[in-house]
Amino acid sequence: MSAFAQRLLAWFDQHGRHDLPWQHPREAYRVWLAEIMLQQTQVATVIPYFTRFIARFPDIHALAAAPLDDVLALWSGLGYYARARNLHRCARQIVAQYGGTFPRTLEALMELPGIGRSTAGAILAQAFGQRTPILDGNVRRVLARYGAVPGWPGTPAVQKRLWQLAEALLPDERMADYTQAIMDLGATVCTARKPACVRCPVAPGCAALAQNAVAEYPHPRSKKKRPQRHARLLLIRNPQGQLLLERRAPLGIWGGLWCPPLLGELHLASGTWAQILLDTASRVRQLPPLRHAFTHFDLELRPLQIELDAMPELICEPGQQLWVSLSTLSHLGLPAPVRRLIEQSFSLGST
DNA sequence: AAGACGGGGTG
DNA sequence: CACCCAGTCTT
Repeated sequence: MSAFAQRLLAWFDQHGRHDLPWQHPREAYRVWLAEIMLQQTQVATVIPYFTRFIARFPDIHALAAAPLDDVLALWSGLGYYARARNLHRCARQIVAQYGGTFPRTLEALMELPGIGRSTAGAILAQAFGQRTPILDGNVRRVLARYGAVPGWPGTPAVQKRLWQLAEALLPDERMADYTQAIMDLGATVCTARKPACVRCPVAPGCAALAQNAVAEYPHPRSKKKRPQRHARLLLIRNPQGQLLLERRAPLGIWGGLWCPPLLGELHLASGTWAQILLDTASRVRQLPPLRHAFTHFDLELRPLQIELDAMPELICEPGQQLWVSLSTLSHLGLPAPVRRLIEQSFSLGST
């Protein structure tokens, strides 16, 4: 067994995290759900979502039987909604194809929607104790430093080196603990900024530390500036004070979520109809704009509040548009910034 | 090989 | 504000 793995396991027993909700019990369904939630999302954010999910969907059969809308509603606020759609598809596929039991090979797991190599490795190691590496953001950073691996980890060549290193350092036993340990090390000691090398159990073998160049690894991605985009957000209310929502297309930004009609960028199918409605409306009020940052562009939402004197005819297919009272908003899957803007706009009796 | 895909945390 | 985070999928 590598000295790296030995030192890491000994450190984990003393300083690792042993109380995360998905560790008790450490079974495939819970490990899988946690791994999907933890993609690009931090532990502290995930925990309350994980707890709510398990309470609502205690096993994979419950999840597979649920409507996608219920899953999206519980996911609202976590972002990357393709994860929730894949999660739901994956649950149904595991039930249909494997009778609700997770497959135990890397190849079979990676066939499933939303499960890539790292998530498949995490499930095999944590739930089944198999000797399979993972490579998430924390592990990438730990290994890039430990092996002084040059280059930006986003490139295939660097990825390949890191996977090889991850494989080479695996222990002969205790795979579940080891997998948790290397993530804990990245999260609490080998952090992105101000790493605590004095507390690091594997400092004796760390190549970057030996070069006194820990901060040089991993090499950051080349930076590029984000384009600015903007859109009208139409907060349309009928005479009963209900708000009009429309289901967004399944793919793309906020895919499958409910959202008031948008004009301009990110527009919905009803764009033309909404434009006409806007042109003929009499009571229109501008609300303060909201800025929202995505990974790849900045979005400014410019809300208009529109109070209708009569019910208009809706133009979309049934089930794609919805009048909702403000009090039932919380049960629907809306983008978090949009939800906040609506609550803010209507909270102080500003009708 | 590069881009799409959210939202929250941190210094 | 800039950067980071328990990645995967598509083109």
